[in-house]
Amino acid sequence: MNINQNIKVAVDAIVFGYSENQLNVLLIKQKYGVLKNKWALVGGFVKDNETLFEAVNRELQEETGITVNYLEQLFTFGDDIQRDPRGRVISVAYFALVNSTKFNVRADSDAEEAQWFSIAALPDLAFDHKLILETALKRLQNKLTYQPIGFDLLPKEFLFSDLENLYCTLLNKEIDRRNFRKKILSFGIIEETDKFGSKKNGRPAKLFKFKKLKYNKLTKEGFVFDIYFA
Amino acid sequence: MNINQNIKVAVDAIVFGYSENQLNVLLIKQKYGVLKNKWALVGGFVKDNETLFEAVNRELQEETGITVNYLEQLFTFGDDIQRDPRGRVISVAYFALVNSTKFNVRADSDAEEAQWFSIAALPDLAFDHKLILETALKRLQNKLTYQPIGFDLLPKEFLFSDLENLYCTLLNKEIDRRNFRKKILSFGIIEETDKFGSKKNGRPAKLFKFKKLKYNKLTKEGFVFDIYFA
DNA sequence: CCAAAAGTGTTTGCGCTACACCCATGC
DNA sequence: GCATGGGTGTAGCGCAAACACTTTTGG
Repeated sequence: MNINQNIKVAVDAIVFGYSENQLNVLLIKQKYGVLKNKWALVGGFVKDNETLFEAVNRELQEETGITVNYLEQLFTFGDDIQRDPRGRVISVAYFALVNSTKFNVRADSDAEEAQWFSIAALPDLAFDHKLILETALKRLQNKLTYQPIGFDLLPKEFLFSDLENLYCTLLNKEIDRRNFRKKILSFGIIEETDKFGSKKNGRPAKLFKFKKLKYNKLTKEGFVFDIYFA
Repeated sequence: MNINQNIKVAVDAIVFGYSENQLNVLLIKQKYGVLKNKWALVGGFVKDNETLFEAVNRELQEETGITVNYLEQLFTFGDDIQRDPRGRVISVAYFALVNSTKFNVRADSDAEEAQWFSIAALPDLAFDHKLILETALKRLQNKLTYQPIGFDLLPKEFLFSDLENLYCTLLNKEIDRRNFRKKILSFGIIEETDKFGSKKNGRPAKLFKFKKLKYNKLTKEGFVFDIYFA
């Protein structure tokens, strides 16, 4: 191909986790280069013979060893020509969800340091990663209301109160417990188990499961997941 | 930058227009290369010193001379390594809307042939442009229901019946005229003019205008545009 | 017995849905 | 005067919103 172009293509992943009523993001400490010791999203350059999707998965694997529950393309950042001080780089950003309670960050092959940060207390970020993160957060908030992705931030079996808190926390809203429960249960996409989880205090609560297959089936029949708010 | 990467970055635009109750797409006939004489989306390679956004606008200008009413990034296609027979190319696709009635396609500088096609009668498309087009169409259909982008497909002043037909046609739904009108008017984002447009037959109909500024203001105050269907 | 969280029903009001008749114009 | 599309009002019903007390457990 006789096109003369000197633009590099990278992928970045915004990995969200949720624990103790806090939304967290996974960041990596840069070990080399101008931005050494700054924190950045998981990511790196795409190889010539891998798809974008393979590239993100590889980076996630190499840099953190994590397995994500949900992954989708978010946006491609290429409108700031100088977003990377090393040269012209565009970044295809992906948006990932993890049940982070089961996940221990590992310092891996590339031996960078990976760490969870509460989005309430973020460090300075390298490149335009703050912008990317804000974009991802908006997407998360929107998507929560029309797709059942909240479940991907919770353990397989979860308490209703945790689901409720997740929605309250991420959307900054107060929700009526009774109406919320009624609404979610009316969808018929979660199932009561016979197990109980426990908080420190109070009456023990049933554990619930998200029925993904049922959800997929209903979706094909025209069902639309949707949570409104007062 | 000592990264060895041989991936080219292109942009493509899916330009939708609407006339005579038909959704149309703007395509370009390829003049050179393996895909000579095949039809393709407007697009081309990004230059080193221009943003992605500038690149799409430049290509739109160069290849068609068109001015679009709406332009947003759609998706980045890079999961088929062989989507371009000339080598590894990823394409950042954009989604554009035009009031096509006022627009006459011009064969321009690059002297390729530009032409509107009804999406009901598309020719074979080059590359993975069929996939891109389908993605764009879904986005259009979704977005119509929660953002007032239908107006960007109509003239500045339009008939209510045209707006209604646009929704019916693009969403393949039947809509009750009275309820549709009531709903739209209740938003307070369109304005009656004192002019009349005319179809061939029947009683003349008032022309309406979309009040974009009012919409923006309302949006800041929490208003959400939303059209449901039976 | 007290504190803490879980679990549960009913009433009210708003908004979507369904539905049919008259009006203005051109020919 | 007839054909064609434009313009309008209402009644019922379903669903979301608002709202408070009882239950179970641990200490």
